[in-house]
Amino acid sequence: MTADQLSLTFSALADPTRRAILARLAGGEASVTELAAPFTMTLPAISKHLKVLERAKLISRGRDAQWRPCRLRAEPLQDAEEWIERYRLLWEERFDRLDDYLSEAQARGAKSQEDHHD
Amino acid sequence: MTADQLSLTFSALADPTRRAILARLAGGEASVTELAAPFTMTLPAISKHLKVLERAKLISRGRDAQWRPCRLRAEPLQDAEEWIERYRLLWEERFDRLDDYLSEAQARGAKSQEDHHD
DNA sequence: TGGTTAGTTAACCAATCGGTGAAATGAGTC
DNA sequence: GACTCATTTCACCGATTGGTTAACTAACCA
Repeated sequence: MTADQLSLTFSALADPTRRAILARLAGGEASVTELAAPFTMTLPAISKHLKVLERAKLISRGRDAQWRPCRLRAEPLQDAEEWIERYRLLWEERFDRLDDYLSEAQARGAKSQEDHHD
Repeated sequence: MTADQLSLTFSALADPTRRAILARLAGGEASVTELAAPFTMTLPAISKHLKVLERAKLISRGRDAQWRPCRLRAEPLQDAEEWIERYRLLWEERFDRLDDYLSEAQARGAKSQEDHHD
């Protein structure tokens, strides 16, 4: 079942190693061994992570002699960000409306109870 | 290996069923059977998805007689969004600086070559 | 040509994931 | 108490994931 793009993006981002790789790449292109350096795991493991990132279109890879430089691709990041923002804002809007309702209700309540003094 | 919060969030978001559930919840609270209605899968499957969302703190659940109403929690969404935005912006900045460099370089080039006419 | 450096592929393993059906729990209703 | 509705737990399944070691490919260097 070839997953949809958004699922590919989020599941690629779900691994801390892959997020660290992307964080590194935000600072500029890097080779596979450069990317692998900070980690204790073996090179094939990193190679697999890079394949996941590539399949998610979060990186693209060039060829420079025996090196395969990786670079970040921001487009899927933007799509993921927009998905999150959309539903987060929808939800926060609800609270704003609720706040409005509550302050109104409180105003009404205060008015109707202003002789109770309890 | 209790995964970090960001990994929990992204892997919860990596499933289209769970994203649809969150999308539904952005419109307001709902019970488990209400959430399950649009899907062909069985109720235990939905129950598992909800547990994943709950563990990721993307939803919280109340109790109303035999119903367990779910509501969206926006905080982890915000954290995830901020992570993405941060690295996306870092990367896009790089292109802006590259653009600056290229236009400067072109300006210099045009100046030094202004007698070539090719 | 042979050696070194960079990276990938293949085969394997344990753990997790996303689903199932069947049984158990929990809370109102007759 | 018995019946029903909402939801969870259990035991299982096949597929995927994240890692390993060992072997392979590809490009440069002497």
